[in-house]
Amino acid sequence: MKRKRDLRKQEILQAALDVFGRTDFQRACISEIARKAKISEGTIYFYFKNKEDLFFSIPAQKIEEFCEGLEFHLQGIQDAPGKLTKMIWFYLYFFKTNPVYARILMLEMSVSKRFSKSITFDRIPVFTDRILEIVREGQEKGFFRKDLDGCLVRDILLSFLEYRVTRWLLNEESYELLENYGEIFDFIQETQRPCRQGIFSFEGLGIPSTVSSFKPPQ
Amino acid sequence: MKRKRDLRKQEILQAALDVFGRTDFQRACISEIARKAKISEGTIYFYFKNKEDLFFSIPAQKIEEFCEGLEFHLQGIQDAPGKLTKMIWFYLYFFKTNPVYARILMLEMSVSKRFSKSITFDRIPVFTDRILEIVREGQEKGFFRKDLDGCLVRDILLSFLEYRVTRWLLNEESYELLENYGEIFDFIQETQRPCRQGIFSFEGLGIPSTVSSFKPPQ
Amino acid sequence: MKRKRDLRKQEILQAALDVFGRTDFQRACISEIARKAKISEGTIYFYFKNKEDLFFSIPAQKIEEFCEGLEFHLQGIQDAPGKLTKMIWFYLYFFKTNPVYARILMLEMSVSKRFSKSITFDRIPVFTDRILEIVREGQEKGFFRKDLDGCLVRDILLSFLEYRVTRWLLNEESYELLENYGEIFDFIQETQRPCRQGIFSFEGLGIPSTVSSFKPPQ
Amino acid sequence: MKRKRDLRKQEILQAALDVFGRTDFQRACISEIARKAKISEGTIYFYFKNKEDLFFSIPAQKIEEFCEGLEFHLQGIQDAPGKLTKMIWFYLYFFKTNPVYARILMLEMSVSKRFSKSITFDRIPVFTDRILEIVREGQEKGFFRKDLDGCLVRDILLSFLEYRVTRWLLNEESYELLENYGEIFDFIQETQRPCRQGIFSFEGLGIPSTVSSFKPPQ
DNA sequence: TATGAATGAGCGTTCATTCAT
DNA sequence: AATGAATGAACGCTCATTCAT
Repeated sequence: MKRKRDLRKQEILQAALDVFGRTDFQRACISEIARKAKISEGTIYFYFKNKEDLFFSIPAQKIEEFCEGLEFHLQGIQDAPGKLTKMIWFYLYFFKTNPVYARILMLEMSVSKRFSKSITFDRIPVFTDRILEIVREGQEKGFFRKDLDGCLVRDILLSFLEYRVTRWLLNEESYELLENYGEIFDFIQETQRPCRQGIFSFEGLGIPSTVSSFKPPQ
Repeated sequence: MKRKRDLRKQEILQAALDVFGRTDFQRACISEIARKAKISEGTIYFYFKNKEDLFFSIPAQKIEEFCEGLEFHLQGIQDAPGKLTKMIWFYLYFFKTNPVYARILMLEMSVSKRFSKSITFDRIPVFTDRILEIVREGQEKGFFRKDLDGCLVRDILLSFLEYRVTRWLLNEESYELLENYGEIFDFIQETQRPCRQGIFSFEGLGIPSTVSSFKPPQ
Repeated sequence: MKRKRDLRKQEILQAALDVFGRTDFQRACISEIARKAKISEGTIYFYFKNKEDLFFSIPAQKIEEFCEGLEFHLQGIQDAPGKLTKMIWFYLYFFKTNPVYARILMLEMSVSKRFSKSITFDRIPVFTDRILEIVREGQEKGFFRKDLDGCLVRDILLSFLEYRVTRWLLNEESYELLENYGEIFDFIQETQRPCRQGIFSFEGLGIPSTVSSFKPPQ
Repeated sequence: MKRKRDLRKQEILQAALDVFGRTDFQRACISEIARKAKISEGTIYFYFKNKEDLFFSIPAQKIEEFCEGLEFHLQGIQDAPGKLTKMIWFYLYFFKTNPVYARILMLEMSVSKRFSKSITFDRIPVFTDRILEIVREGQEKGFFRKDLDGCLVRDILLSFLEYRVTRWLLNEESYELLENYGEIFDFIQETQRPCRQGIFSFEGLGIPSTVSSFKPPQ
């Protein structure tokens, strides 16, 4: 009967995703999740330790989905640049098609000390390593600049991807997340001429680019 | 007596910074801020519309501080690479020396839809533009790669800086934020040989690199 | 306005006595106390830290009442036996006329580790010392046996008084608490003949005498 | 298979003693008792009507233990003073060596109206009668004062014993319960000279002597 | 301007008990 | 005999905000 237990757990997690997705952690309430899952409130506490435990358990299922989807899309691609492009595309595509989860992950979990210490966080597999692997492969095969440290490249890519998804969410998903995703790894390629000046920019979209964007006093 | 009013407002904001800095927005409470500021709770509502208004008013004073500090440090530096290095250094240095504000800005405001729509957010001067200006100057003078779009470069720099500060905060400020800050703009420079492979990396510090770090299923 | 504050506190305590008196601590609920006191629930928390604090604050007012009443009744009595008799009478009389408070004190507080560590408990003045004083006075003047330790006598008296009140409460206050109160200090008097065999006993009342009353196995 | 049923019942009662002994009735929970007894929660309800029934069933086994132990220790003692001393010693010794049970009996059951009406309570054998028997025997043989009513003496002894155990428990069992137990029946003996003034007293131990200890206002 | 008492809605969590299997 | 998933009522406590003074 392990099966049944897992099934019930999934039902609760699905209801939780719905409810947590609509508002923030604090405002979401257990009673609504229970109602959505068609069970009593007490039952939730049979499957999860508390509200936070339930919240932090949401990513687990989504991570699997992400990884399966990623490997599916990488099939058959041979060259490193192709793989990296695909990864970037899939990353953005995944969050575009899972905006509710994106909101939870990017605007709540990614910023939570408690999540960064939770079991779920530790169990998050290293998507990172996959990127690093491909970056190094690309460097060895002569596709990418060899003078940039692989880990630095990986971190730049990840931070920029997170940044783009976060901006998109804060702007009510009002524009196309997948626009211009190709330019993202221009910087790891050998210098090309002529440059693609002006192609990639948020400015044309009227989006304030970052929290850190201060205007100096005149 | 406009003077006195502003003074009192600053006192409240200082108390608010203390209190909001210690825990998150929800948990912080007005009564404690009032106690810290040595006024009654009711008085706070004379100076600020509500709790959120008070919260979102905190950055304003800090932004001025940041900008003044930045301009001060940029004095006398002529070349674009020098300026950019200084900016990166100062950005990290500022948050290192203002960790409480860093927490509020990076882990709460930067992720809040309501803040991104608030008056305070709009009044944030474009630090961004300063970076873009220097990047373009560097490209024109031949210091930086010309084939990368200036806005892209700016956004990569900003996202990576935010990323580093955020990681540092989530890891309880347990390591040196200013370590290896120079490598950050390697990527905008022309390819160099020999490469500085391995110098910059979070890995050596045992820091989980990002929320998005998934391990692919084997 | 200190006056008003104290007044309000007393109102809440009165309502609390009513409600806590009816059932036990766990079952009593704040909402009912608030209703009784005609205030909102939140207000209770303005005057008391929490439910337990409110509960443990009840004795304070009653203790004053007790002490004032005691001193009032002791007025004009000169001899130690007369004083002691009066004290015993007043003790029983007080709880007879304050059965609700008696229940709270004897069946809940007197058995609570947390109460025995609470501030209220520490502030309970030493009624004990008054007894000891009178016992010693009676010994010196030759009214009471000199060979019994004063503290022992005091503790025997106190434990027996508590015992009688407790029994009375557990038996639904179904008999007269003040019956035979005089015999209680027979034991401190010099041996008298003829003895008053059989006068004082719970047995005639059909009251199980104590928790510790075991029947030996036949 | 009546045998097996009783065995299982005993296992549950043992687990219940462990759990109820650690905290109070309200806080103790069935699930923990089930875990301790290595059975499921539902099974407990096969053996006991409900939580309270289980709780009130605990003394039965302990009472037998007590009575057997008492009779064992009384063997061979001829004189009434010797028997009474032994009883007092054993009473204190028993609770000293069964502190968990002591807590349940003295701080919870002895104060519960529902227990004083429960079947278990009625089945408690009259330890009382044994004391009364010995007291009267001592009086007839001329060992004890004849002018004190036997029932009064019995009740004084019982209340004082309960009192000492209760104080000891409330003080976290931090001192020696068996200290000075001999003085307890000084009062039933004929007046002796010289007196043993000061030998028995709680004061030297720094123990607050009773809940009822009020200090009179000066 | 400033106070601070009062509000009152809102929600997470517990756990004894049941009952289908 | 035994299980253990499911129930669901019940309640203490918080705290931003208001408003009479």
